Amino acid sequence: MNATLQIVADRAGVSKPTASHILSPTSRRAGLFNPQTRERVERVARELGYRPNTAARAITRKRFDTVSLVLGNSRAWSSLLSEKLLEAASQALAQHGLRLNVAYISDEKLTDPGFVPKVLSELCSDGLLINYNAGVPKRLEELVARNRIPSVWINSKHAANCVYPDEQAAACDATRRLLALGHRRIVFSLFVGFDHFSAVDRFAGYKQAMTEAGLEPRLIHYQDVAPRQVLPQLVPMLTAPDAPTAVIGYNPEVPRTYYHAAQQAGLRVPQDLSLIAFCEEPLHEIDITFATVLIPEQAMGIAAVEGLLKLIVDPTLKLKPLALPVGFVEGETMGGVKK
Amino acid sequence: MNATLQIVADRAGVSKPTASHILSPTSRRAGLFNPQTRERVERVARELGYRPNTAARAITRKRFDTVSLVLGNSRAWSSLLSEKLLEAASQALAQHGLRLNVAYISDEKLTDPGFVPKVLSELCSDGLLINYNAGVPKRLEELVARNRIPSVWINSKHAANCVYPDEQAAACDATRRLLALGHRRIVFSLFVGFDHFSAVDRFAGYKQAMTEAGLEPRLIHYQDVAPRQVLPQLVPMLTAPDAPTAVIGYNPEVPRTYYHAAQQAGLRVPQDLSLIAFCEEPLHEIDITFATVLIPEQAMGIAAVEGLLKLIVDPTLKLKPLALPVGFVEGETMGGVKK
DNA sequence: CTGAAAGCGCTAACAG
DNA sequence: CTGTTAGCGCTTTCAG
Repeated sequence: MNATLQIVADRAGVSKPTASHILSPTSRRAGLFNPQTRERVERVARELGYRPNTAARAITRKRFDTVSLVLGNSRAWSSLLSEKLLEAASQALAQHGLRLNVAYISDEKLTDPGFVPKVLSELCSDGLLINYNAGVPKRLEELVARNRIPSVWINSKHAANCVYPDEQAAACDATRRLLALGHRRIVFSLFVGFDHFSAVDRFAGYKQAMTEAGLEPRLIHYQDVAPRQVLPQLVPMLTAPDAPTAVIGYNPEVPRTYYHAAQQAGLRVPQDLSLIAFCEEPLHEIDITFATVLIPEQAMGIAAVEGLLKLIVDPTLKLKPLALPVGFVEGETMGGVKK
Repeated sequence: MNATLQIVADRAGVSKPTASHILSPTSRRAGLFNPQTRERVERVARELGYRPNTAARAITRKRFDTVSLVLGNSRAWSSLLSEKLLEAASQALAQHGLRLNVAYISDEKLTDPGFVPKVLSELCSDGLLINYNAGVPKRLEELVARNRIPSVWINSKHAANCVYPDEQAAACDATRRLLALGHRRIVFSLFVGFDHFSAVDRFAGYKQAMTEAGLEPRLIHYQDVAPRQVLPQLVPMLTAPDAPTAVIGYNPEVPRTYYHAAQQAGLRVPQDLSLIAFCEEPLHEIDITFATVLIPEQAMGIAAVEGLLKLIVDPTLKLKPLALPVGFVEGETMGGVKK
């Protein structure tokens, strides 16, 4: 059996509350008390290997000191949990003495109107970080709203209490960089659907910059086709008279595929073709590092936690949607356009 | 304020214990009680949006229904947390009504002999899944042993209570497959150190199969050199008279690099060079899928949870180290050797 | 089959 | 500065 506060208090010859106050760093009375008493209690606690019971603490303090990270289990999107985000969120919470627990919700079950995921049907955390990247089920939104638990949506857009990268500004900025280098035939390309807001926003940012420059936006879109199937179609396209001189790829596999296609077409990167990627870290192949728009997974985790902590203090708050600034690295795939 | 069991009981005209038994699926008396009482209680609970307080439950049941996944924060290795493993562990636990919380431990702090990570200094979970892949700090082992909390080590070898892929058997099997195809000049290659047991074991398995076949093992080892730097050295090597006809790569970047090198050397894969990768899913480049030894991250998560659940029931158990069988997919990089 | 009583380990409020 | 008292919400004996 584990030493309880009672035992520590008895052995140290003080009362339970005294021991509690001395051993709880969060207590308002921390720093008070006679140094001798203090030291005695601490010594006894150490000797007995006293470990505070977080459940007992939770019940009296009326908070769990825990936040749940809510995730979907759908194969297609679950991989969108970045470990950087997980770690950043976990550590940001730890700094405030909170723990992080992860709760996967089965997408199939969620369609059943009678089903309520455990993380919502039980009282077990003070707030939710919801990482449903694409296709947030309407039902989940309802459930969360009804539950009234402080929640921050990560990487998806809502009326309030959400955090996401400023995809549009990022894409606009990337496009402008290409324009500044003299590019005119700049293309935006993706091989998946426009399911996620990031696809919509990246394209919008690109369009905005193009329009500002008086140029026609151009989209090369293959819906859910494997890069390998796309490849042979890209090669002739890249050697056509009106071939793009620069490509902004929605996700890592797009610029990778264009890079391969360029090689097959006998084009040099970046001399003949510039490429820009979106990725959480500088994207690279064995022999080249891509110009990359850096999705701030870490910053997103931290910002989400900061917002959530505010909401936990005051659940009536409505946090303004937070669009995070996005980084950029030049890499080796940005070149000036030839006359 | 949230509805408590008391309130539900009052409103349903029953006592607290009755309501408790009816609403706790884990209660021994579940399934008993007058159907009318039962239904009334359940209806009231639903109407009031009753949610059991897991902390209160934890305190009386003397278990937290929570398991902590312990991770290191060192940049080099933290990425070794596979999301598959996380999800598998989380869902396996959920099936038994347990939650998963993640606890990152700062490597730097861990060297301080006075420091005890919170997950160990507080009572907050029933068991630990420890995912320190490489260089498990001795101090962590001590702390865990002293703490006496049920723990399973994931992806590292210990005297007991650990789960890891059977790397040696996997590498041996992969080598035999190449031998069966007629290969003789088979090489094992890695670009990092032998820090992790998987490097040692994969090499050992390879050596075993080679020795069995009466062949000399051959290691191509670049310690902590970027693939890009290795590339130019590989090209002449692959065209030398005694060039390998097959390469087993320690981790994904190795076969990728050899594939590039082969292309630069004008060799065809798999006709001139066969490649085998180790990866948690079939490894592929844009234009090719590699023969891959599949690290069973998911199975490992599930097995770890199964073991841990046993330890939670009986903490005195010493589970035999569990080496998990490893899968294999042929891909497009396995070819017979030419005469 | 149901309820009364006790208590899990801790903290907050108040009194000394 | 320290101790007394009272409970948090739930489950578990144990009587009825």
